[in-house]
Amino acid sequence: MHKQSKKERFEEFRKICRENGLNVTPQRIAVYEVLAGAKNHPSAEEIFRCLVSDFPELSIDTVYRTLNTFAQIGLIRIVEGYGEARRYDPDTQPHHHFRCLKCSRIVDFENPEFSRLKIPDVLQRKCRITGVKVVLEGLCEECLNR
Amino acid sequence: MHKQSKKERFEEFRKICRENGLNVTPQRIAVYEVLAGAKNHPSAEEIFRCLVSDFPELSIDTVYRTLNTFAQIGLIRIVEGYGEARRYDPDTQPHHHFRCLKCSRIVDFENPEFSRLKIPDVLQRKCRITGVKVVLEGLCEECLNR
DNA sequence: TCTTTTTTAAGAATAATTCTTATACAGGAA
DNA sequence: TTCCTGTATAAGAATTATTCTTAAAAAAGA
Repeated sequence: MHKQSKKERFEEFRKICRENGLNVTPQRIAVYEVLAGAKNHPSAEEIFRCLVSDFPELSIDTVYRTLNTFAQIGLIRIVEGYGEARRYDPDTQPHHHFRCLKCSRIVDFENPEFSRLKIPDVLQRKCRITGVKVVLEGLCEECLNR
Repeated sequence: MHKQSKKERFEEFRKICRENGLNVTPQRIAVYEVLAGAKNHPSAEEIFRCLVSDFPELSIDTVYRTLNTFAQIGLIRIVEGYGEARRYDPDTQPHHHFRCLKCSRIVDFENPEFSRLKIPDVLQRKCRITGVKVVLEGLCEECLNR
């Protein structure tokens, strides 16, 4: 993400809300500011906890609703966890996933190029990497034909 | 995953359980068989529903427990959803994620090679791909030093 | 200002997952 | 086989994450 001042970010935020027909409310500003300033991909609960002292009457539902709205207009993204029910894969060999954002279907695929990726040195040195996969997101064939 | 007969798969399963000090119970066999035969990365609930008619006294907790155990010994994998609370990312630019399997920390990183990946034609033709990311899994620096 | 539409808070409702506890079963030893 | 010990299970309560319902509040438009 490229550096912006707080003010620039706010103007950008305001503009995107307007373009999408969303009112610019104090709650929306606050939620966005916390997320934009966070370093750790917070959950709705964590964002809520950051805000509740300044905003005692804020409800957790508003945080969820706001974040869902932001994700729908592309202002933020949901991390690849998606918060849905956990799902399992019997295939422990290296392979890759396409995930439909609408119906949540996951399609496995193999791809030699993807399986040859070299892990960046910085990470290699600091962490123990046990898995590498490419995750594609989008709309699947079925959801497109509707 | 390479093709195996049901019998071979069962022997392999038995062997892996033994090596990990796990009893081979009818419930474990059944859960593994359903997952291994499934095409769609099912949730615990879906696996449970497949089994409940043959196994009326099976409890959903057993399915969860069994799958968690299998994932811990590396017999199966959890799809990149992980089933934890949903988390959000203010960075909408293409970038990649390292995820710690122990503490769930996510570290963003950029990498020109990863950002240049070419989407396979088959998928490109059938689906609308809106995002591409590389997801690394493993143990982070902090969790390693413990 | 008045009206209409959007947004919110509150708390109930639902869904996903784990915990507690008493019982049942698997595997090894006799 | 039978018995013993530790492991695994069912049942249901408990917890956590998320969404829904509804009435009130705030914003935008006239």
